[in-house]
Amino acid sequence: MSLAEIVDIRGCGERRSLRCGACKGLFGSLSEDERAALERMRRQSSFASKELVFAQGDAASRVFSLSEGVARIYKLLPDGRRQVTGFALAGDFLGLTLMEHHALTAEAIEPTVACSFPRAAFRRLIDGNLVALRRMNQLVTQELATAHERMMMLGRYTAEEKMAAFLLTWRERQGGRGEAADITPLPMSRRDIADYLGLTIETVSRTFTKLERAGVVEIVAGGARIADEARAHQLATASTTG
Amino acid sequence: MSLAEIVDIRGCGERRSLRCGACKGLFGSLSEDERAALERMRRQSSFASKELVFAQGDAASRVFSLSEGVARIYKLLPDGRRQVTGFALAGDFLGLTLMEHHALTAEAIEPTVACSFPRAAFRRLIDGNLVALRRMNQLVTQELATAHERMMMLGRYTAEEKMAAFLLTWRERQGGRGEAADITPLPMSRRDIADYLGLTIETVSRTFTKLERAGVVEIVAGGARIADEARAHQLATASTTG
DNA sequence: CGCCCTATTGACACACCTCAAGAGGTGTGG
DNA sequence: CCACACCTCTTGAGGTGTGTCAATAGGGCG
Repeated sequence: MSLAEIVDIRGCGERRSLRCGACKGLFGSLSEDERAALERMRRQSSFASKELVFAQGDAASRVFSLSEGVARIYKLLPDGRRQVTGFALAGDFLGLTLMEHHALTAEAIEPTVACSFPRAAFRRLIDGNLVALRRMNQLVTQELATAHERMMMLGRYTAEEKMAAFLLTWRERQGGRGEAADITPLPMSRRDIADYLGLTIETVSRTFTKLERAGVVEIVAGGARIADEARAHQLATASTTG
Repeated sequence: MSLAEIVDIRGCGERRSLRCGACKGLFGSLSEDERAALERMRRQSSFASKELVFAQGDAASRVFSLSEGVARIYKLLPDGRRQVTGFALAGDFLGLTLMEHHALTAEAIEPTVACSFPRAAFRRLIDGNLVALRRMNQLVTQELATAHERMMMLGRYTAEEKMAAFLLTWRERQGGRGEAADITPLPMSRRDIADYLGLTIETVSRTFTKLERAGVVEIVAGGARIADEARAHQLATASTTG
């Protein structure tokens, strides 16, 4: 009982409504029995920075729900080329594949906490519940829409536009998680940003400098501040004016 | 009655099991009443080549199910830059958004036939049926996985790799729809391919020529043939060997 | 047959990449 | 607490894959 409480406090239980919004949204409609069953299967893990959550090719045995921290999600090519498909924050699900093996790698980029459930059982519970299934549908459909945005960025944006779009959408998702005033923390490395945007680290670095000189952003250690909202927005939407 | 039959033959009814696999998969589990209700709302449309099905920004009033033809799905930037997010074939759904307005444009690229249903009613029926909802979930999740592949292509593949990957995956999806022997029809224009791969028409054209000179493919009017399967596959997966 | 649209090809330009050097920050072990 | 090692980031110089601009060829349709 006391052990359960300790676990709860740091994971999906007690504080679920605060951190683990995804869990709550999905599990809210399950029966008492179902929730108890889930709770029994739930496991909590902590990941240090750079620690793998799961790797491309691994058997997809568990589904994860981030409750704290940030993870990078990426695909690798045989020769080492990398595409970061996204960054996961508290409240995001990881490993929701239909395949038996992961097509993506997930890796913590700062100290991260996640609950996990056996994928098969998780799937079975969701699949048996209309409300949960609708919610899941919403989540995946939403992700697909942002994937389309990403395609536009990757295929048709310039480096400057990519960086502006990245900074704005990242700030948006963080939603005031930033410590000081209006500084958006950037826990990911230049390489992560480069691999997210289809650029090289050098281009990312140079473009940061260029945007800073133009007064659009201000780069500080571990973060950035949007100095010129209008211009940043213009770049991010590839509006030709200006 | 006879009119209904005529409509059926060309649409989602009588021949549904042949062409409109998506409809069948989704609607198979609905009740008699529900299917009858759907049938009453069903409308069938034909689209000439280059005709719009719906446009980015339009109210998303109806959901479409292609039963014949091919459509390009794309996003536009204010200055005309375009990203083709995909090509839709018979059996594919179009306009499955959660938003009130389309974020994508859909346009026929050859004579195309589609059934459509009011989006709200369609959604309501799917959302009330576990089996249909699961199937829908599968479809969207599958699409999300291919979107991740596309990100890798757009961000990290060379022009040559992009073209090889495109040809192979397109041939795969067509699945022997080709007329002659092993020739894969390419109903889309060079511009469509370019905007799909994040290239220009000139680069697409030059890369086709390059691949042809290298003996990898053979370009014929309106189509292509993979001449060197192994090499094409190698390029498409960005395997370094060779 | 002639118009128009699409595809190909060439010459050149440039955005971004590659290679390389150096600065700055951080953690660790003595 | 310092000093070294290591890692990330920045900046520079130069190269290249792909874009741009332009001319020509090919194909379909009225």
